[in-house]
Amino acid sequence: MLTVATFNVNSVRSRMPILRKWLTENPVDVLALQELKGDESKFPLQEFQEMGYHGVVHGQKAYNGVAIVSRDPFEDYMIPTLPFCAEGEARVILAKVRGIWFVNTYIPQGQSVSSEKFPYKLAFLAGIGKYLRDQGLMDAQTIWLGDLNVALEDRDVYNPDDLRGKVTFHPDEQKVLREASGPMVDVLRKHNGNEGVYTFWDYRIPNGFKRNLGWRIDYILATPELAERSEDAWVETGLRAMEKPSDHTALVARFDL
DNA sequence: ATGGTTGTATAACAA
Repeated sequence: MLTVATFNVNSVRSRMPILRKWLTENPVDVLALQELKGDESKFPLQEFQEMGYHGVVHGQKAYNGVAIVSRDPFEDYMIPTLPFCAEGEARVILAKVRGIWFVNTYIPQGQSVSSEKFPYKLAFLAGIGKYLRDQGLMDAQTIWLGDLNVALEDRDVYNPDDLRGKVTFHPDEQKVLREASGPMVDVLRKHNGNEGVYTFWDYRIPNGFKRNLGWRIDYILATPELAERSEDAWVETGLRAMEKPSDHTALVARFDL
């Protein structure tokens, strides 16, 4: 059994009460975290160690920041230098656990379609796809997971007709993510095709979570052979209902490995 | 309604 999760925490330090409760009651084997909002020195590694986790961190002061924590020791890890990633932005970390490479990404949000950050986002997604191919990771046991900041289909947003063509729900982003992920399988959608299944609810929409006005923009993507071994996948909706929640919640997948 | 809230860091940004 291998349980894998991804969670955009929107500050790891302010999310530790939720992480402690969740991981104590429902431990996962490998957890990818995004938006740490702090450099390595601010990452609560000791608290994770006390819960039985190893950790690798790529931090940044105030913004971005990604980490992977694992109950099994890491066989390897990597913080790659990527030509398509702006200098100083901590958005990608890889770690190898039980023979599987986990590629944890925090894809740029893009701000708006007219912003210069939008083509940066498209190039970033395409760049990750090229990187996975160039490194041979598409032909290996690989899980690409994280906050991809793209909703792919109408069922992935609360109001597709209003949101279509806007950032995170634009056909150009959907196309480039589909091309970048290529043969990989969206493990949540393998097990749950329902509408109204989201991983992000904007703080700024009044009662957005209670009204389930959300987006499904966090993913666990697995190479086909691995995806065949996935038994279930689900959204940990309860974490979004707790005190001081992140605007995202965790996505989890269980593999028969 | 181009609003709203949250986090970092302590004034604006980013999301």
